[in-house]
Amino acid sequence: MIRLNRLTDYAVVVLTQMGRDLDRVHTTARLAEDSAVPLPTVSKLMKQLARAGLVTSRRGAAGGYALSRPAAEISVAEVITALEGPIALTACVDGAVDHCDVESLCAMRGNWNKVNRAIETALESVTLADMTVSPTEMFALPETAPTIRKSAGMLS
Amino acid sequence: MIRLNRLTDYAVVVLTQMGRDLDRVHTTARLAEDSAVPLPTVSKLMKQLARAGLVTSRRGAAGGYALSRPAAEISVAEVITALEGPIALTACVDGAVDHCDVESLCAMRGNWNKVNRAIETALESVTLADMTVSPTEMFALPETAPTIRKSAGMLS
DNA sequence: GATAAAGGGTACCGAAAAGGTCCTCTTTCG
DNA sequence: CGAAAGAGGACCTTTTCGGTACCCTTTATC
Repeated sequence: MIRLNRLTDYAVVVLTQMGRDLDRVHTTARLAEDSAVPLPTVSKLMKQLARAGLVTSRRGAAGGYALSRPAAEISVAEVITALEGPIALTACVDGAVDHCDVESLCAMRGNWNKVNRAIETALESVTLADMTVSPTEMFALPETAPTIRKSAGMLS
Repeated sequence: MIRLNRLTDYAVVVLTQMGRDLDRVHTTARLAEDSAVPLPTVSKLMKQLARAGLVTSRRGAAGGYALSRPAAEISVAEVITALEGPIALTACVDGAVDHCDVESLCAMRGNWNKVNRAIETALESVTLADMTVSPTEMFALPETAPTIRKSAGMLS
């Protein structure tokens, strides 16, 4: 299974909650309480999200966090990217620079990238605002976007 | 980042190699040599893939593995599913029945499923045959080939 | 039929990452 | 000034992943 970190899952939950009232500044304590995510973890999350620019922070007393943009303008892809780095299935292995001596392995990299892009597109099409809606009312996800047409999408 | 196991990555490489000549039976030793993946690992992989029905095994002397279907009919999604279970970003935690007491968390489950399905669709549309790159096409690839990504095993 | 080649299954280990906690410093409102 | 809140690390613990080894079963071939 393609695993999404639990932290990322939490982040989406917390951010979604923040999206309910944009104007307010939310303290980590409050967010933790509302989302049932442990406070230190929320704190850690928000720091990362702030660094990525998804939320703005206000220090000092009466400080807190707020979404930097309306929820409808923040995609799930952005959240994932902020917490886990660029969206990409691994093609080549770790730091090992020389690991690409295997031709067959590297030859496929371009194709993986196609797949990556498809997934990225799928994730970009879902915003935090979409996550707040109940499943039933949620609009039908554009099935077209993520679909890769074999002829055009892949090599041929 | 959405991480794809290195094992899954290997599997695709190995299976793709097998797809080059369908009729032949490939021994794990040979596959390991060709793909530069450690032999015991290849063995482990093939066992799982055989159980999933993606490859057929022939035991005994002169035995080995062969694709159960043409490469063009095996999707990347199937490979991933065989090795990592159903494709799904974690929404609610595994078996834990009680973890869903947080309303806001569960309300989003349906939405995550939408995302999951989109990704699944994307992966299903790519077959092993698509992953096979001929040398000429490979060189036609833009910047992708020479660039080495330091990130490990990331899926998207 | 004996032998050797090859897959089948399982158990185990080490390393790495993920999830979480804690502590201290800095900022800012009142 | 003092309290509230974020910033930034350091640290630990648990799980998972990748990899290895061992032994059993099957089956061509001689």
